[in-house]
Amino acid sequence: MSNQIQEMLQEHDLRLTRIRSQVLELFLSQQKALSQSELEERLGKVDRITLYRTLRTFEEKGLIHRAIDGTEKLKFALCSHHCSAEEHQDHHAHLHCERCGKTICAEHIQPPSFKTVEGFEIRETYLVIRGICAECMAREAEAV
Amino acid sequence: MSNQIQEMLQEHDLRLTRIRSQVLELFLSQQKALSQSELEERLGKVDRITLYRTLRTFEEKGLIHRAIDGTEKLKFALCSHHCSAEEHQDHHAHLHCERCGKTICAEHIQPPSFKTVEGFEIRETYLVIRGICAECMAREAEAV
DNA sequence: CTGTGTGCAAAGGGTTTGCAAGTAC
DNA sequence: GTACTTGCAAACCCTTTGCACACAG
Repeated sequence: MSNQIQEMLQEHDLRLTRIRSQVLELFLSQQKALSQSELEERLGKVDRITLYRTLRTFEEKGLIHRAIDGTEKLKFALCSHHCSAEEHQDHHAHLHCERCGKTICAEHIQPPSFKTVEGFEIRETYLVIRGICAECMAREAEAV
Repeated sequence: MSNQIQEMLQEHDLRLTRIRSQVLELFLSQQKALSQSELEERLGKVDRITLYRTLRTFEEKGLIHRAIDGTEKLKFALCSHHCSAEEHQDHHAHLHCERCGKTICAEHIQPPSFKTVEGFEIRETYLVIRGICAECMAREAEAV
């Protein structure tokens, strides 16, 4: 278990437990948004309920954020900057591949910002960019 | 039952049935995105299963589209232009109020368009604008 | 009359809650 | 030792599927 994981947990006032480090490790290695079911698959036999609670805790403490990708599945991605329990700073677009279903954060793409629209006082803006990822494009080109 | 509803159904090759006109009527009167559970509440006692199938059919035939608003709930909104079974034309932003939970279509706001990003071949772009609607703002101002 | 649509029953998932035992610090 | 975590059981949704009956055209 890496030092990085220990530090991440400490910084967010969380105890170091087996599940928590497993989950963080997976997020760090994958660099993409993961849903509950994807986590279950990849982690092997972990208690599903504990996983739900782990994800909720991580979200509350600012380690991960919800990655909206236009699918029904709720996915989470690692927070890259210094998000805290008080405020998330995940103002970036999400790229979703409609072939393989993966979702990644595009840190460098900011959603357009508005102050008011139709009487709405704007708080946040989400941008989801949907298409086909490079790997899937390559796979299809090959198949032809 | 209005003529408008009859026409809408006919145009999309759908038979006129009680549930279908009830659902359409509700969408027409509300002018906002509705989830399965909201529809159930407002329609009174309708068969839940039939409602699922009605919504799926409407989506397939191009009468309604999914309104992505960043919540876990799947919502649908009326298609305003001439969507068909072949292609949906709902390229507009969705406004979501985080107080009352309502979601409306902002037809005049287009998501930014990209061709390629990080190797992705872009197909569609979703824009969700989240904030507090005029009614909720007014209600809060009053309460103070 | 014919094919489509509806309604009920049952099954299948995913998610949450309560509580006792286990573990980090 | 104490408070936080975990793991199991059970309960609760929400959603889908199968099939017989009803109804629109």
